[in-house]
Amino acid sequence: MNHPALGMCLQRADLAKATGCNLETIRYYEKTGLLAEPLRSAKGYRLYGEKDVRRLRFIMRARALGFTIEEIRGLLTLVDGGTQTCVEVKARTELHLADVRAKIADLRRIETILAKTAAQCSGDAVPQCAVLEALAA
Amino acid sequence: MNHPALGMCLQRADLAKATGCNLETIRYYEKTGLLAEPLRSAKGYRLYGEKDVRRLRFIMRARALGFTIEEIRGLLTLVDGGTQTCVEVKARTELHLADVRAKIADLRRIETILAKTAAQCSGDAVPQCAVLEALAA
DNA sequence: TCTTGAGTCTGTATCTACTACAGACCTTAG
DNA sequence: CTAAGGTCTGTAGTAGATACAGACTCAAGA
Repeated sequence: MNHPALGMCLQRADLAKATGCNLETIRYYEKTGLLAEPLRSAKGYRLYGEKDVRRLRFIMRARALGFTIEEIRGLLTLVDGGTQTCVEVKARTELHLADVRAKIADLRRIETILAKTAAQCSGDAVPQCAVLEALAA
Repeated sequence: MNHPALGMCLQRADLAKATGCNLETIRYYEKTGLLAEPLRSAKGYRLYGEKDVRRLRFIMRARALGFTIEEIRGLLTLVDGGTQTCVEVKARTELHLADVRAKIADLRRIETILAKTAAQCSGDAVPQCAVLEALAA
């Protein structure tokens, strides 16, 4: 049975499969307000349509790019409000970009240290270990 | 008052200050078993010494390098056991290094996408936005 | 028609790594 | 002696999910 407002009718598991999202995560996004309360069948089953698939994909993609739930909420209200001034979105993206770059820089430092200490480690069954000494220092 | 087994006597706040660790985090590390139960004063106050400072520094340094609590527990049992075969430690470090490198690669991809989409964004007060479109796609 | 297995519902617990707070005690300076 | 601050304990909260229990529903096969 298809619902007039939905075009197609997906249950929760169908939406999960269509997007690759975890089943329970859908309910979680609903609880936190990223996804609106969906239509329900007579017996209370959640019913989703095309729009929900697109919205959930948007959320998942943004999460994969490291946006937090709150940042995504912000982006979505811009979308929902229709007042996509682009200026705002661009500003937020660039803020987030700076964040990502800082994280990369951090990890690079870590990588260098780990690689260096691991290289100094003989790998023999010796009571001294360069890694442990580096951590203790 | 100094305790014979300690050399010097630090209370919790002193240990926090000496290491830069958050006050409550010390208790957390104790609860999770990374730090042993410390000596206590007559009235039940925790008393720490040089060894505790060193151990906590080790933990903090490892955390800063992205080791999880469980990984650190593993490193510490190697240390505590005295059976620092080095082989083991080296293997764990290299495993962790691979992990860090994977994270860097992920973030690099994210960086590229964010930078590209932000650049495509006009920044004008226009209803279309390259970032939002990229996320929706 | 009955049954059985799978899907769905809700609420709640779990996870990591902390951080924060309440309320009771203790210590120390003025 | 009092007041401010430190310490103690247990517990709750954070992000971002994930998992599970127990009740309900649905569809297919015997």
